[in-house]
Amino acid sequence: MEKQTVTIYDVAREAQVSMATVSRVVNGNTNVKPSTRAKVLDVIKRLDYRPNAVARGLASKKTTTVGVLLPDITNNFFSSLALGIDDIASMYKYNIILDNADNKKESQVLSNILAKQVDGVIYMGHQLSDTVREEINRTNTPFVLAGLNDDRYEIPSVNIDYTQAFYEAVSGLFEQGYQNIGFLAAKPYFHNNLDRYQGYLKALEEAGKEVDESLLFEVADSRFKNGEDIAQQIRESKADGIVVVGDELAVKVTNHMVDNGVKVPEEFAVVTSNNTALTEIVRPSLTSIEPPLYDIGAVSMRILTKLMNKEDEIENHVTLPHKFILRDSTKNA
Amino acid sequence: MEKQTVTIYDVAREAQVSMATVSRVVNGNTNVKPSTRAKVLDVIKRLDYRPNAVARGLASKKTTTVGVLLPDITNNFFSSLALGIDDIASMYKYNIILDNADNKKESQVLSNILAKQVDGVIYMGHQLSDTVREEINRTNTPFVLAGLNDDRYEIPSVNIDYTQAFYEAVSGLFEQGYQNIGFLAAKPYFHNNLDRYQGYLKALEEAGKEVDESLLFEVADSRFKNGEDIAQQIRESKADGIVVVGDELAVKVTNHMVDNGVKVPEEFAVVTSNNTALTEIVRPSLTSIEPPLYDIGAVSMRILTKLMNKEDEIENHVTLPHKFILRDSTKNA
DNA sequence: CTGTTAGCGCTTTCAC
DNA sequence: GTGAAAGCGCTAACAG
Repeated sequence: MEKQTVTIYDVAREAQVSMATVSRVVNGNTNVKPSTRAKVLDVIKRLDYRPNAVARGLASKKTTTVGVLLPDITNNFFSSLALGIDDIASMYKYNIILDNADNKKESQVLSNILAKQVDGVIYMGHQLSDTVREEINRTNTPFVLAGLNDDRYEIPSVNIDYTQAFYEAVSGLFEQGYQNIGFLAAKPYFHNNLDRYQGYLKALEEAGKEVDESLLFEVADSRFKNGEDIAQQIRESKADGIVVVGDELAVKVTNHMVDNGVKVPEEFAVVTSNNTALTEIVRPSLTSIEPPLYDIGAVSMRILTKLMNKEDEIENHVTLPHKFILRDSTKNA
Repeated sequence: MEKQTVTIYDVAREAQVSMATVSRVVNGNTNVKPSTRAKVLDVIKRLDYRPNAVARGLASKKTTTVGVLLPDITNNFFSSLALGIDDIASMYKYNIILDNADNKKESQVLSNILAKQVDGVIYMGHQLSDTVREEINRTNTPFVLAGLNDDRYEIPSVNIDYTQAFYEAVSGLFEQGYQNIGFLAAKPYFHNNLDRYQGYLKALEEAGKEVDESLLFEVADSRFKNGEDIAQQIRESKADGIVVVGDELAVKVTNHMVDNGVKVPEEFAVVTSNNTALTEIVRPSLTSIEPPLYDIGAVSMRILTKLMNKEDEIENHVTLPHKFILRDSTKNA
């Protein structure tokens, strides 16, 4: 028995109509007499006919498939975005080709996904490299960046105002009486994706403070496992509070403090940035910026659908509102 | 400018060979004179030719794409499996069509993914419904279940020995002196996916205890959010320890106990089942069964590649070894 | 409202 | 070692 035995031709023959008519019925074209439509539908069901999406894609030059690239599917930040993307995608009948691009050559992955003739792609990551930007500009396939800014303002993207959010976070800590607020992030947030860091700087400036290099903590990778050593550095620094890019990292720092007898929030404050479920799991629970993760994904996908349909008046750069959730890792006075 | 302007035909003309030769070069066929190969390769690079995977799929009846179905991408258990799947898939040059099947009609999703002509699919979930089993049996597309057992032993699957793992977990608690061990799980684990529960029963039997209905706690859904109310029920029951299917649930219970003054592990023990990162985040950290999540995904994908290649001697039902990680939520005496 | 006819871009015999 | 030609299963004009 062969895979995909029954084709549109079989249905046509069986229903005594042309392939074109079957195609019309399958595609919901209205110009079909109800009675013949019924006849065709009946045969389709009887033969268990399932249109071959590959053939359809070749003929129509549309695959109803979008590529989704992310660096780490096990990171809740990205998987939350992905959930929003997936929901909207399936609402619009698109499938998702998922690529966990971590450790692989991104341009290779991109090229591969474009070869699959996806109708569009959503890109997530900690930064936008030049090679990726070039690929994006070279192709006609629409792209949307989810949770990542294009500082040149060329590629459509959906984000919150990270600068403002971090400004608020740091200012808030100063108001609560903390004096030496550190900034902890993975490398890209110090070198390629600066909006969060700029919010930190802005708050310092407003508080009349100088940037203190010893309060800047950089890790290679935001994964949970890399947090332990940096946590110790932080504890041994003069910081009495920290804002962190990435909840896993923030959790690691918090646990390290508590495990070593540092009182949070009395002696040390932690503010994190993504409000994933982790923030409510740790004790003390973590005060956090709340970006609408699911919505960022959902809106990105929505914009992509518009781009793919070549609609006019597409809002290319969306900034979604964020909130700030006070929990037990700050004094909140 | 059109999407995908340059075709195999353009390359053929430019290199003054036939399409067939270009095809051979692209596909690494050895029967090509080195000099013409070089010439073709050169043109390919110059024209930036990228083979159209859709056309290729139609002609060859292979898409080098596999479907991956899971109920919740933000659940670390599933995303860990997915990571293993993705790694092996890309190692074998397969792409993944990801479908978060939660809340959608599964057979619909399945049908849709089969229409895309995937070469195989990996199915994850809390249970295997009859409709899904029927679809699987009806198609010729190979399936592998990852982290899910087929109790009829028909569909290939990769798992650990859940019965044994839970037996060990519960026995261990009895040995440590706990008396009334509860079992907490989402509904399917009481009705459709019984191997874990059977391990619990076996330990009870061996300890000469009767099943006590008041120690069986069932929730509709294993997501974190559903844990609070059940946690309270558990605290008010006579249980002095519990084994939990799902780390998010276990965390919720643990936090509830601690937040309400119950001492863990002195007065109450918790053992969880997936050893995701959460287990190390909570305080106290959680003793857990350790299924090799990444490997379950990886092995599933590996088996699927064999199935897709119609290899012989495929091990259809793999049981991977598990470990048991002692942490601070049990006495470990 | 329905049928005919070209392709979509590639793989794959089959010859030479 | 290379080319010609026939599809893969479907969509999309174009007729009628």
